[in-house]
Amino acid sequence: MGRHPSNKPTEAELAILQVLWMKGPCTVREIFNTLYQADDSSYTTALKLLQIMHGKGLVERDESARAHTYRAAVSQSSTQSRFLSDVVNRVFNGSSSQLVLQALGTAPPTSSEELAEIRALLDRLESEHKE
Amino acid sequence: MGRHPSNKPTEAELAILQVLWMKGPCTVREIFNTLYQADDSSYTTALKLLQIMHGKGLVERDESARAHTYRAAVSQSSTQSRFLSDVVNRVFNGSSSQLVLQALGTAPPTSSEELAEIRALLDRLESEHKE
DNA sequence: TGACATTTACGACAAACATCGTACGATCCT
DNA sequence: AGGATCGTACGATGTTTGTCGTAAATGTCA
Repeated sequence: MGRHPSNKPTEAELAILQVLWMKGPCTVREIFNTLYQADDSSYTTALKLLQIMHGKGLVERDESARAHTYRAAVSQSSTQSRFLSDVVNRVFNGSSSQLVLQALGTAPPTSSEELAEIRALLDRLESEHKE
Repeated sequence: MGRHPSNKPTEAELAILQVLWMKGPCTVREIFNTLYQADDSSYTTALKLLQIMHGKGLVERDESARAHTYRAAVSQSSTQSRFLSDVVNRVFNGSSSQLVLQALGTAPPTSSEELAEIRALLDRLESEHKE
């Protein structure tokens, strides 16, 4: 492929990170059971992915037990920020407000609690904006 | 690579679509001048990309002149929706409000006009929500 | 007309990704 | 103890992606 010296998690790596963020440290077997079993994918696929992610520094592992335990080495929120700014820059011409409008318009309507939370943040932004 | 029968534009394809959306129909030369010249990439790289995109149905072309003219065959907003729902599902666990909060929180603060626009949409959503 | 430039078409290629098979060591049962 | 099971390590493979070189067709201009 072309030049891409970015350590942004790939599709499959992101799915694994999601599991690690949700369940905490996991063994390869747990990841396999959660993500790959239903897909008829092989155990070694999950293992290889984890090993590659370890090489990239996306996960850390505890080798004290026979079955190594992996945990996320990058935070969920920082990864979210990364993907978000990527999509803002590449798809929305850098306009985050355009992204927000589109998200609110076409995505499943949010609950009233979530709407309130968004509104609260909006209030805070606007008051700060008034210098 | 794995199973991915999706016609979602790739990185390079998206950059080309951005140019076509902004400038309207373009020849390969114009795309090359806009995107690839500064990168020291070759003219045939741009050409090949456009040809592949044509094969995928991402662009259409007018072959009446010697220098073919390409135009986007997919709309900007539908592509934005697509990328947006992808990132919501894969990175934000399907929660679009979480994405909105993160976008408003960490992305460059928006102008007051944009804030007002978001607030207006929020008002509309909330009134609809009150059944 | 003939040299030169521009454009298309297409094959080749390296890197990244996801997948798998196989080898081999450690652990567990009976 | 010895076979079955579970784990890691690692090379091989097919696909996608972006890149380029070269050949052939078409246009321009002295």
